[in-house]
Amino acid sequence: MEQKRSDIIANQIEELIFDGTFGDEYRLDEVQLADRFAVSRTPVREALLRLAQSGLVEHRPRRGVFVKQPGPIALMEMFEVMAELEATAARFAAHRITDEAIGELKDANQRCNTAVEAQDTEKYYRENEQFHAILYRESGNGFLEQECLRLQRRLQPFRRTQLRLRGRLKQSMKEHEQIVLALENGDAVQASDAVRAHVAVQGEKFHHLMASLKTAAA
Amino acid sequence: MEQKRSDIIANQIEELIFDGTFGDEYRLDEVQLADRFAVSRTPVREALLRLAQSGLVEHRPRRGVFVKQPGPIALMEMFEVMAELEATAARFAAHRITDEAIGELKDANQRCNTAVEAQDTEKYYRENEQFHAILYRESGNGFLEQECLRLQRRLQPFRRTQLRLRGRLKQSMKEHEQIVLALENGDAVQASDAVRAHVAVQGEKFHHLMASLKTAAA
DNA sequence: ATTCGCATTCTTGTATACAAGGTTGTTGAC
DNA sequence: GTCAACAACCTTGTATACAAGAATGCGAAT
Repeated sequence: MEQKRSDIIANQIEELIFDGTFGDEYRLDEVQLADRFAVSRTPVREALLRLAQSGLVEHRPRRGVFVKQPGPIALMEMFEVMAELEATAARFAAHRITDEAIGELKDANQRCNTAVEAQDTEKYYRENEQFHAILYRESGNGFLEQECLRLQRRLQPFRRTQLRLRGRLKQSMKEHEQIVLALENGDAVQASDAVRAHVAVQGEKFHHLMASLKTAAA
Repeated sequence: MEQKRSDIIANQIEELIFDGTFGDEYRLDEVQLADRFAVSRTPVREALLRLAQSGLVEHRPRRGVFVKQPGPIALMEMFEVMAELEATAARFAAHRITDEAIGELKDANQRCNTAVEAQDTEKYYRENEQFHAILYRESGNGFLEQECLRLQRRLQPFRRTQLRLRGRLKQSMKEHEQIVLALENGDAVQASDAVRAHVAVQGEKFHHLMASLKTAAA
């Protein structure tokens, strides 16, 4: 067995929360989930514990665990922190990055570009993630890298939504190129600022998107 | 019951790891721990899962869980990230902080001072933590606050060691005052820089301490 | 004597049984 | 008709039983 069943289950439940099958405040019933995944309550409980730790669900003692979708404020806060973490990674990377890694970034960017032209948002999304992952790695700080990846994963579904906005992809590509340029020049301040803006704008776009949905619904 | 037994056990095990009872690479036997805490394996397993999530122990499938003390490099990396997170909190706080909170910081500082003069390192330690906690809160970003508290908690035992260095306490106090001053002036850059330096120096001091211990042992 | 193979044993991972607290619905009194 | 108290049920939390993989030790063969 490559991994425990509870890990697999945790990922599956995560997916179900992300895609909206389990909405906000939905109570995750242990026996129901155990039934769904054809296992006993034990691995389900372990999975739920993991999700509670990562903040995706809330654990109310003797009551159960409930889906805790972040509200617009929490989301903005998370994007704000993400922007700062990535900006830090970029600042560190500006001093430490190798020519080879610059090449990797350019390659990833290239793949992003082809995805944009093929209108393959799914592919763009993956390659975009890859681009950022390289940046984290090149910060030269393994702990920072892990923290960035963790938060990236957490924000994944919301970033996804936001990318569908018209014209955002092309703009995003330009920003990537600016980031690479700053890194190439070893300009820590510019790299940092470019990355911060690039990430922060996603939070803002998301916010606008939410607001427009809200007014449309009202 | 105010909290689950697994939570209590997790904290106890954490404590035992922090105070060195369980050294690096020590295997945490489930039945042994269950015996020690007079419970069944179930809550112990849940506690170990939590510790694995927080990175304090490593979980090797079908092998067991092992204490994973961070090495000097990992520790430096963590302090580096902590410095950046706190610097960010300070930058945000410089714009958002209230007069009342400034007063709270000054009070906390005052209590630190009395602790220093009473040579009560334990008290100094607690009050120092409080000072930083106020800073996190005043960032106005709840998510950032939580992340800071999490990392603060993780680095707690190492910070503690470092504070014992001669003259560090007085120096640390001066830095606190500079931080408050910068915040009072609403100077985001200076507040941010002061906090970054204040935290980063802890990592460096710790590094020196480790190095001296190493050469002494050799 | 050393090493390979097999079997025993020990530990983790999962399922089930039991305990304890929480929820809900019904019944009776006002 | 409404509200409160009680009881039955349901869910979580914990303990124990069972299954399966990994470590270990013994023995045989080279």
